[in-house]
Amino acid sequence: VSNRPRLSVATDVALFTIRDDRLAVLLVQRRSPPFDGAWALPGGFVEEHEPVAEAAARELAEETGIDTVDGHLEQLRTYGDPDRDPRMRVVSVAHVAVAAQPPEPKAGSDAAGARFWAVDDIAANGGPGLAFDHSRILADATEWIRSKLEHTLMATAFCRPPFTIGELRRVYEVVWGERLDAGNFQRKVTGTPGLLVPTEGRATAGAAGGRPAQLFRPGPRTRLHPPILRRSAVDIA
Amino acid sequence: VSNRPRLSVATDVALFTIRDDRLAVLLVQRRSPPFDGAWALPGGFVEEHEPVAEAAARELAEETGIDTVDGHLEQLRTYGDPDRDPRMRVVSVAHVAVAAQPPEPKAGSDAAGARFWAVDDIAANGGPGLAFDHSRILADATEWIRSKLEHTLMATAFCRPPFTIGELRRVYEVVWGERLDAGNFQRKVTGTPGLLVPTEGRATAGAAGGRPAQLFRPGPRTRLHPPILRRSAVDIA
DNA sequence: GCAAAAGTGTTCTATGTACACCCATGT
DNA sequence: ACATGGGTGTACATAGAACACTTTTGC
Repeated sequence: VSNRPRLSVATDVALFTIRDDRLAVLLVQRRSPPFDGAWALPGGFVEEHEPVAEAAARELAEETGIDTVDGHLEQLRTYGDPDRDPRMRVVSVAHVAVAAQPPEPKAGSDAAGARFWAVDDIAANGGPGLAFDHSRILADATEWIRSKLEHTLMATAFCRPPFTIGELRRVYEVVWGERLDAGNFQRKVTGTPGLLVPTEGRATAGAAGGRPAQLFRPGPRTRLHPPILRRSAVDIA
Repeated sequence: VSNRPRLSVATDVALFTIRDDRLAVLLVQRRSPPFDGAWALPGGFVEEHEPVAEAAARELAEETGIDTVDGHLEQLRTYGDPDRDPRMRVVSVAHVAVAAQPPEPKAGSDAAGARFWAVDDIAANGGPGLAFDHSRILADATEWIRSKLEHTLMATAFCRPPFTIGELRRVYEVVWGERLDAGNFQRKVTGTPGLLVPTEGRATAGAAGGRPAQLFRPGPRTRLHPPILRRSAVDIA
């Protein structure tokens, strides 16, 4: 029980939200080598007696000032390539989190900055290259959240309750980058009982007018049967 | 970079195969505390400079004598509860593997035994209780493999090529525990090109006769569009 | 001939999509 | 009045399930 190899275990978190009608992820700017000045997913080392998910939430709060108490935090997968950190062996358990309307991030003492980046801008020309293998992690996390919307109502995590079905539909449209038929979407999410529970009152109409919508909160069920499939996923067939 | 907490990182492997028309998983019997005499998933500690997946394959071979060179080995998820091992903090990266027709397992020096157990018998009365949190891991692994068959042709990993479509269908029926319509299944897996490539020759008819079937090998594509859904999954709707 | 498995054809039903249409509000 | 988003109704196309039916083998 004594001479077992002992490795560093870390967590990285991809915290998604929607900013200016675009899917965005929270990044921190490093201010020490390696990758000094580069942007990276927030994260850090797991303490000796700390649950892994708790470490993810703690590091997120320390480095960006954003709490995930209300948001979802789920494990994505573990990245264990021996060379992924040039300094030493670090096995990282990556997580995905979602926040509805997070406050402005504040860079912690270790970081030179912290801000949300539109996911599409990160890989694009002029976007920041990410440190370590975080480009890979972010790509996996993005595909994960897109796919998750197909089978669950996790989209509600992007909305502060109470919310309207129109707001929920806009989450899908932003995350997937495609338009959905409003009427059909309405039926799909209201069809299975327990997904959404109606709330007293109605939303006020937008600046452009329109009929005030029914307000909802997330219900006890989250699984979508049948799933709502992306066009892009269907097209592969 | 120096005083980072260092934890033990382990892997556990759920190696599935089909024995006697039942879904079976490979277990080893412990012969030292804790859980002395109990059955557990094969696994062990990740070495300092070793990729995680490699550690899983190595430990599997050391403890059971079964190589996974031909079979699939994929990461499932990571279990990091601080109390999951009573001795010390161990974070375990669980994997799922599939073997077509593995040789008889041979218990390694650390183990009192190694054998395949029908998955249904493990949780049942008279079945062995599993050590650590391996019941949970096995439950997750079982659901994972069942769900994987819906969206991919991973079922081919249970068959030694060349195989017939009937053999492939029997994999689905055993893993899911439900009957599938032979004709519809045939069309589903042959409908998308690239999933299965026909091979020279035909299978010999079984003892009970029957028309000899076309032989196939796994093709370059593995994704099923549209998916083949279980009844049990549909029923939840 | 009979049983059994492979493979094809066909019908029926369910479900998703597209789109028309009314409702309720702001300007 | 008109634009805008909410919500409902409906017709059409399509995909999957159920099942009949032919083919090819062993006994």
